[in-house]
Amino acid sequence: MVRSGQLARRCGTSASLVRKDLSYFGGFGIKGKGYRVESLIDSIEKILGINKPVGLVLIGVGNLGSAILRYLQSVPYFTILGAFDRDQKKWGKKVGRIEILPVLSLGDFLREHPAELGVIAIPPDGVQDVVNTLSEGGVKGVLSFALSELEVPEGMVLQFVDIAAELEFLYYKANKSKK
Amino acid sequence: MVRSGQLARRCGTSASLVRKDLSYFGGFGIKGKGYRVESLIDSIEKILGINKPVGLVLIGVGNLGSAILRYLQSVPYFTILGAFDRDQKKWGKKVGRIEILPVLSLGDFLREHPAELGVIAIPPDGVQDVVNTLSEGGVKGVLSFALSELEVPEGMVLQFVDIAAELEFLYYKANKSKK
DNA sequence: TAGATTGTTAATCGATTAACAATC
DNA sequence: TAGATTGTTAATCGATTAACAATC
Repeated sequence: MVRSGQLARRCGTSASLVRKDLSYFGGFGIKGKGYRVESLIDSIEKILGINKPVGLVLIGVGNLGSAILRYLQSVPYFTILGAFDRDQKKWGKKVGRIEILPVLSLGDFLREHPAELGVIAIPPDGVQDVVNTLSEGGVKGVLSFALSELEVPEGMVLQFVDIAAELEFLYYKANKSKK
Repeated sequence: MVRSGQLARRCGTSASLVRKDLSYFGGFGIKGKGYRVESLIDSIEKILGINKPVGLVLIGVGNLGSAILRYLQSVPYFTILGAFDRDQKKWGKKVGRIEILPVLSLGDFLREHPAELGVIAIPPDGVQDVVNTLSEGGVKGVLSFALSELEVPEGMVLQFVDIAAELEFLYYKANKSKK
């Protein structure tokens, strides 16, 4: 059992808001008691849609890509369908149990293995092509570590991870709270 | 020259809000014209505090740490003061122009080279110790890729990068917009 | 039953937008 | 001067909080 106040503390928000937000999706709690942890996890997984494994492909197996590839293999609700790189020397090698494939085979691969999400960890210049290929292959969401400016295909949700921006904002906050 | 509407499109917000937010910090624009790009960049850098180089240390030079280390060396307003790992085999090696040092020397190092920010890219178990050492060394902001639960020292701002959570939320958004 | 905590309503607060006077 | 766009005010909208009836 967990109470809304505990969840709030952990998430840096208020008990009211935790209850409000959860109740938006349904009454998951038990009055007078709180929320059963197991069933709450199940409910949230269902809300997010990750109650069944989500298939994903990763493009770019450099240092960053390898790290992500390894990490995601340890997350149960993600299934890595394939990893791709343009460097011939990497083809056939494995990171964990995932074999690296030529990036040029990505389009064909997606026809065989439909993926829900794509993760992009390549240098900025090739990103638009990869995004287009992913979109044509039916991928609906892409997380990119490359910060190139992009034409986002219709029906695709694209999100960036911008480490420099995170650090800039962190620095701003650290100095603000100092005063 | 750039107009508030252009900035808004790029940032996914409204022209009104761009003007409002900028004017909160000062009148950076020219009525009837827009914002001078160069001077706007300068102003924003000053707001964030990154107009002078920000010194940082990185702890954990695995795949992820190496990628970040390389990347941050290319960002002009960050200066990497040191990179640390607990693996003896890495000590003395370089990533770009940065030499890897023993993580046990971090405390001493910070006394010699005060750093503003820390980046943590190690496995979750050692994080609390590193955070404490950073805090004692005067580091005010930490960006962690390790998702361990932490006691955050007084006066420190801590921020996580949670790739699994990014992907979960991306998946939720991708499916929501499908409907 | 008494105590506790949810789900939800109404009240508050803050953030966004619309609109326009100021002015380049 | 005419046209354009900022900076800012007032109006709107949405998000958060406070409070409490419902109920385990």
